[in-house]
Amino acid sequence: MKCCNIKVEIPPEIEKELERKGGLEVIEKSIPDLKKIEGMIKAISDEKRLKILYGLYRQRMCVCMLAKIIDCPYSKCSYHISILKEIGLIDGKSLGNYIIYSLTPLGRKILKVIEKIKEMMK
Amino acid sequence: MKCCNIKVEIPPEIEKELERKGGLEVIEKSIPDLKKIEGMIKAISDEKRLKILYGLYRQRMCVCMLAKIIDCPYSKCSYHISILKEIGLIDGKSLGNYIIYSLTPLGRKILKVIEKIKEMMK
DNA sequence: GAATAATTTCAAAAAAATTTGAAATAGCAA
DNA sequence: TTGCTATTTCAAATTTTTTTGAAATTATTC
Repeated sequence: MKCCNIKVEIPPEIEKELERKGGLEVIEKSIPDLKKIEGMIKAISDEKRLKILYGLYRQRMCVCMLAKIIDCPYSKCSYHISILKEIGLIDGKSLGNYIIYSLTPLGRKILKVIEKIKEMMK
Repeated sequence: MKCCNIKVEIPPEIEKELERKGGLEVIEKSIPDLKKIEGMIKAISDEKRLKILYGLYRQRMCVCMLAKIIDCPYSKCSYHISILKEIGLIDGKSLGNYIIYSLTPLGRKILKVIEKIKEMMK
């Protein structure tokens, strides 16, 4: 059994099921491209970034408030902000010397989904 | 402005909004514990693991089939399988020499959520 | 029980993500 | 202009995750 230049040996029971579906190749082809969604899920796969999203759900905030919420230095906070901004979950607008971050509509939708997952896991 | 032993300076406009909500501390406390969900999201934050989930949605499979689908050696495939199993998205049962993996009910639900996110991102 | 096949485990190597602190930017105010 | 504040950027250090290939495990067959 070699892999990557690939030969697949399957138990007959499964083989039958598989044939009914047109074989493994058909299944392989049915799997959509997942690169983009991988990026989104990665962006929300960090506790600090989740905290930022939850915080912004309650209140738009400047960086120093977010830094307080995730209890870390500015540069670190900024790093996490940039990831969320990049993927379109939050955006910021200048207010004098400050930059005020808010959830985007997409950010709000994603937060609902996150809540849903939380429910599922109970 | 120091951080981590923290002093927060806020624009007055935001300060007002914040006070109406009871201050930053109240918001902080409203943020739920996110460790557990972070684990779940991390588990699905990888393209190979997403492929495994999508593949198993169509057909239960042994490791060699999954290895073909994500095009990698057994040991690597096994590593990703173990992460999905650990968090309860898939499980495996022995069939002779083989181990046949399937989605759990939770796995199926999560896959629906992933599809939903995909829709959102279009 | 030896030989074989499917899968997992392990430890080391490699790659990716995060953290750090210092320096750069940009806006405001005197 | 100068100085101050909020924020970002950068490169280096650290940590976490993933990959690798070899060895161990488990079940099956002869």
